[in-house]
Amino acid sequence: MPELPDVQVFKEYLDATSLHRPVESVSVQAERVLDDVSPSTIRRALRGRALTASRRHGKHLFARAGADGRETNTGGEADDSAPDPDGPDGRWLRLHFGMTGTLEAWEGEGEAPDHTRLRLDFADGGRLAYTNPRRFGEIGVVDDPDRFVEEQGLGPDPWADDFDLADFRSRLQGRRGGVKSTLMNQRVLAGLGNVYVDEVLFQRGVAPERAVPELADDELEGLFRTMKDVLRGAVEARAERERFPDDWLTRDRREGRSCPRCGGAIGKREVTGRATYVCDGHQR
DNA sequence: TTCCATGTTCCGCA
DNA sequence: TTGCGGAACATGGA
Repeated sequence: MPELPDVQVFKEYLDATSLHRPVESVSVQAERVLDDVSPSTIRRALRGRALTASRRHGKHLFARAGADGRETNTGGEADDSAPDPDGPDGRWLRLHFGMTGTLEAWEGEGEAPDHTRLRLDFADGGRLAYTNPRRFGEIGVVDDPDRFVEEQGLGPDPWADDFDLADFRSRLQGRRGGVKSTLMNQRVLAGLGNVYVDEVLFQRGVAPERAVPELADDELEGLFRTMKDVLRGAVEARAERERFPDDWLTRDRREGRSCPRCGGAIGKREVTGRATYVCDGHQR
């Protein structure tokens, strides 16, 4: 379920398992799952280097292929050094997880998981696999994540500490569409997907079809606060639904279930082409 | 067997 | 330019 919280968890997982370990070999078992780069470009960018830092923007995860294993991971959005693909900083591996992508690390001789599309074997015996059964994801290589974000026209990442209410308001300013489809639009905000946008609207009591221009100021502020809370709570729960609080929609996202907030019935309907779970008892 | 799914993109039409 | 419906992509699970 790779939306912003899931990818943030992948980032933390990559940081914990795979940084600063020299890459000995790279195997790419995918055509469709690649961006516009060849497997040899990916191998060349990674082999003989180490993943030295990671970043995330929206649903995209970037891992820098640095010259050695001792560079400090900068974490958030702060890394802005000039890109030099052949220099010590190297290029960045870019992973998009589509609907079913994930990361899996292991040690030693074990077999790679099913549907592995990219596998890194570290010189010290560590392994990292990017898996994706449905091949909707992308594996790419970029020189500069900031430039990639700009070229893709991605909106700001709402997880960032400096993404505030004023930013949220200005991103929604002038939007005429429904609130659900707008919040899911990666050019408006980068990171919310179908599951978490439903969660935010559910918790805040806002119906998904509501048009953005008719939302009152206090409703926008409420959505902003709830969005921040949902993202934080989901990451704290490692994006595992069964660890979510009992009164979250996503804990048991199922039609006909009784609403944990108001006792109404959870309904399911299509909103701008996406399956949408909603409680009409308290979402207005 | 049929339907559905967490994502993105492209086309056609307002 | 924006927004929406629909289709397409690929594959496993219910």
